[in-house]
Amino acid sequence: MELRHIRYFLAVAEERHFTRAAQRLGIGQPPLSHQIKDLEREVGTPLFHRIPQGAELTEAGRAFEAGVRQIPGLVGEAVVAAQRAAAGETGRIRVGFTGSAAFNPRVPQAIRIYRRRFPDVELSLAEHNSIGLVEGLKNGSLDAAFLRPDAVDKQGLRLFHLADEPLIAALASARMPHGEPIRLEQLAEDAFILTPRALGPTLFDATLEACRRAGFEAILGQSAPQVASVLALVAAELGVALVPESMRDASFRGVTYHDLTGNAPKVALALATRNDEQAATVAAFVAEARFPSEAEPG
Amino acid sequence: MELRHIRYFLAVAEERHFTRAAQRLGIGQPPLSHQIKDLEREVGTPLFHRIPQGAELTEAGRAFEAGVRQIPGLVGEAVVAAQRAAAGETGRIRVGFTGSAAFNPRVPQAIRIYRRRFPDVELSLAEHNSIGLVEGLKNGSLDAAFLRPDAVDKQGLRLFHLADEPLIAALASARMPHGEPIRLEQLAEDAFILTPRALGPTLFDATLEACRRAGFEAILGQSAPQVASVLALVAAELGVALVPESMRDASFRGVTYHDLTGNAPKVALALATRNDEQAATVAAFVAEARFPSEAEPG
DNA sequence: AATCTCGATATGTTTTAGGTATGGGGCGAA
DNA sequence: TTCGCCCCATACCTAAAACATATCGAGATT
Repeated sequence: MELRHIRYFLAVAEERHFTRAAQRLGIGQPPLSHQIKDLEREVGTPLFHRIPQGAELTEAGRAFEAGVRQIPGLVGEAVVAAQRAAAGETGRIRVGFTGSAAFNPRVPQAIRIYRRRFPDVELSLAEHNSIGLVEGLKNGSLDAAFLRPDAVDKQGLRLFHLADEPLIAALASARMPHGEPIRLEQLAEDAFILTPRALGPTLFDATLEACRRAGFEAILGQSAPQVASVLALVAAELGVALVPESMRDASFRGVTYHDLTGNAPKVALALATRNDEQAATVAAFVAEARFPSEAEPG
Repeated sequence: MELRHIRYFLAVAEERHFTRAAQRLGIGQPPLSHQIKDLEREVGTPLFHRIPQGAELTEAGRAFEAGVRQIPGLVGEAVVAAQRAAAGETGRIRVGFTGSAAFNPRVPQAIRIYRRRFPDVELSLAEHNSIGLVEGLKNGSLDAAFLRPDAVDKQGLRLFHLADEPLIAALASARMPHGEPIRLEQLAEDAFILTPRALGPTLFDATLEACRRAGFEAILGQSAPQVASVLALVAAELGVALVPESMRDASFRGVTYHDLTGNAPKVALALATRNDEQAATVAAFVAEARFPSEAEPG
């Protein structure tokens, strides 16, 4: 049995007339009669009473109709669902981000607007360090990741550059007035709080390189796994830290931020995907992150 | 799109492998690839990622699968439903009966056993006079009817003879000892309670003919629309009545039944259907009424 | 580097859907 | 009652398409 038989059967059942049903189907009456007969042979029983005025359903025909009536609609819905999924309007996307990337306003904004434009896409978020993000992309547990790209393994990944952020100094509040710029050399005697290089090499390398360019070798203090804990250690006066500028929006009790004078070191913010990524959901997400749409409603 | 495309798609989706799916489907791999490609062209998007190990669903493919997975099962169920309906195991049957026929034990027994054997057939019952039953059969509002056939219009109907019942006399209790036989001539001076001939001619004609054969012309008393009301009038001592023997099982306060001596008049009990009836439910019902199955369980 | 696996492509054959012409039965009008 | 119309079934033919066989090419594995 094929969908054709079902469509033809339903047409005859509705028209109660072979000739009219054939016209509606755009075929001749003889092939329609033939197909219905094939169907009846396969089901094993007549589905129509042929009467002089046309045809009417047998009891078996009524039972069959009740069973197959919805099928053409189901097929159509399945096609539409597939097309919507292909257009990235349904499905899912798993997005990762590093602790520091989450504070750049472009990251939450991209997520917010994407969810608004594609409300039927199931979006899940996960915070990891850079190494974990790259691993997640490669093993398929993540589809896209906001990260600091400079020092990660780019093999098999596609990186979309989103922003360059100057680093700023995070000091314990007692050190100097809030907001006042600072020269990096002033921190030559301070311990630097850093995340372990194995977890997130970019900020680690950028900090040491900046100090080197300022004429001194940074003193390494405590290490902390995430940006938030770095700031906690700074607040506890265990040392100082260089953080991306966007961290300024996240005020942290006991920590003051200070621009670095001179040409401040910069770290990049990028969005990474697998370079063989094909999902339309991911493509749409990348597009939104790279080229934010005009404005958010409301 | 045809069911073939859906079946092939589901096979590949399940096997994640074109060649294995083709083997399972009993066709070659090239035509399977071709059909899947046709389907993808019609849907407008790829449904599988071709990978060196076989194939895996795209997001669109997953959405499509969710929509069509149930369809082959639905088709199978529809076929089974049609076959069951053709076998008379589902559907409906509308059975009518006259007031007097309902008291013959074969009638309720046939209905009871039929319902037990075909519990999924919707059976509706309606009591009418003979004229109403015949009209119901002819206009399609009834499928079968238990009635007294002798004097009805048999045009377009098929009658199955079930029983010949002797008539017995129904008298007011005061008249004579319960159960004692009576000669019809003893009722020559009594008024006969009858249903109007226009509603049920058989018992009417049988009664008058019996009296005529016994040598007198029956005196017509009150008329009553149904057997039960006839007995009520008898109990009220407004006259006597001849009723089918099976009425004896329905004792009625104030009425005694008496066999008629000599060769008692008889009325037939029959089951009527349209003579162009084709429904399997009706055929099964007729079979059960004509040839009762062995015994009722329990 | 060689081989193996797996899907895609090319080509021919066979099945089958659909078109055209015609037959046959039943109903209604004359 | 007969003629004519309506409707589905049958017969036959054509054209499309499903499937088989043979082969290719890409990618992975050894």
